[in-house]
Amino acid sequence: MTASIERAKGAAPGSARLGATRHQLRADAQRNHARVLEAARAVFAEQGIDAPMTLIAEHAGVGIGTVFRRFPTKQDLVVALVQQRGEQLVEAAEAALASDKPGDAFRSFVSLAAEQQIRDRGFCDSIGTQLFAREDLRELFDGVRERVGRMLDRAIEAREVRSDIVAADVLFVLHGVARTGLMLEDGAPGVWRRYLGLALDGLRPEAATALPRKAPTKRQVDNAACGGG
Amino acid sequence: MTASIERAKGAAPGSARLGATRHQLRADAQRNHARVLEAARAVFAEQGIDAPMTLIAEHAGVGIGTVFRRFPTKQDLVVALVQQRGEQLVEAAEAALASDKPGDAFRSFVSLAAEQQIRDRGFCDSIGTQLFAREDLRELFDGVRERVGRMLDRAIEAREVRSDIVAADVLFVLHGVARTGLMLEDGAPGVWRRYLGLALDGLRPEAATALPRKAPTKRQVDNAACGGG
DNA sequence: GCAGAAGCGGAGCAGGCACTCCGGTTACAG
DNA sequence: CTGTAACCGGAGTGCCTGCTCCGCTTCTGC
Repeated sequence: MTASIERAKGAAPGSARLGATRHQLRADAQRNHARVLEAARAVFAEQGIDAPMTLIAEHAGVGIGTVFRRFPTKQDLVVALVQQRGEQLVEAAEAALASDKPGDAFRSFVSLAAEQQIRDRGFCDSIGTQLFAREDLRELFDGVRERVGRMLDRAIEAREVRSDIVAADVLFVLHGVARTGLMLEDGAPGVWRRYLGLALDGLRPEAATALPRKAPTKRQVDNAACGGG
Repeated sequence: MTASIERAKGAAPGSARLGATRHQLRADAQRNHARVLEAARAVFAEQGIDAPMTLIAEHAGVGIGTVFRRFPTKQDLVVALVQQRGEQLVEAAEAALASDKPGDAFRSFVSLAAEQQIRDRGFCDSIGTQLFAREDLRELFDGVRERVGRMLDRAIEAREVRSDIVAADVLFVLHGVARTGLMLEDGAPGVWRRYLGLALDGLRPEAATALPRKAPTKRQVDNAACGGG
């Protein structure tokens, strides 16, 4: 269940090597690790998270055994990919926070985040799986949310965004847009931008109407992202 | 593949039946048909469309063989359920069209439609499957869309809704809200209303911003609902 | 009450999946 | 070059699906 991705090769077999330091992967193993990641990225992005592992092995030009040696579980592989995406998000958020036009920065961050999910079906699928239960990912997710929160504060202060929403709201709305966008993407590429536009207009202060419910608490959000279903 | 769901209740039981028409189901078969539908409704609503057929049989108190005799395919069973939901939608739309407050009527219709998906996970799952490729469902879907279109026209004329959206937009936004809402529903029941509120505010004229893309064409919508993925 | 048709149930089938296991191969230290 | 630990590949396993098949049971018209 909680298999660690990295090869925790334990105490060195015959030699007097220190048990503490894990030694480096062999060259071919390193190559394969990279190949698998790359292939998984491509396959999951196009086919979604339900793509079979054999397909990834095939795409990477290695045997399935090799895939599972590098990533003991399908989930481990997915987590590795989601982690990359998360880091990209943090980076983008950081850039948005550096801008001096809070409204525009906010909107283009959101747009970028949506596009990320549109272009990577697997990433979109991953959200809402019990995936974020894992400590490592939860931490990353919190980082994103915290930055979005700051981004939001600035945009609200600039009267570019309604004042009754929180960071989690943005992420949820985002995911909703991506989900619907993906339904249409094959037949009408780019229409997701239309729905993102509608969603963003809903976040503007001009049309703001009292929301019927309070924002979900952090625990509720975590439980959701982590999925109980 | 194209099995008819309804139990062609034909001529009166005891009477002289024509050889051509298929006669009525036996009493126990009718009972089981109803039981299966009921069970499927309940199971799919709670667990989503991926719930195994055996579970439905169990829940209905019949063998799997019986389930598959009534509904030769899992998809047939799902279609039967979706059809019911569609008819409910048409009904609700009709009621909304009869109201003399176009804005309120529109919003409460949308709210009802969202709730329908929230309360029936299976129905929500069904949308975006290639399900709507089937003629029978497509027709029903068109009926819903046409009514939503009229509803929309009235609301737009009353300046309660922005003028640059079409019926399909509403349905897509709706589904997006439902999808996100379902993620949270277990941990924070009812929060979907918050996101529906945000979405509805995005449809108001006050904050309307030029949308970056044209609305999807009918063909594109059908292809989407019908699913290419 | 009595055929016999209609219906029932659930063992079994086929297929797809994540994951394992082990004989053979390869990289690399000495 | 050589020994060996690390690594590779892919046939195989176990599990879970949707769906079928057929001997048995139940309803129903006469």
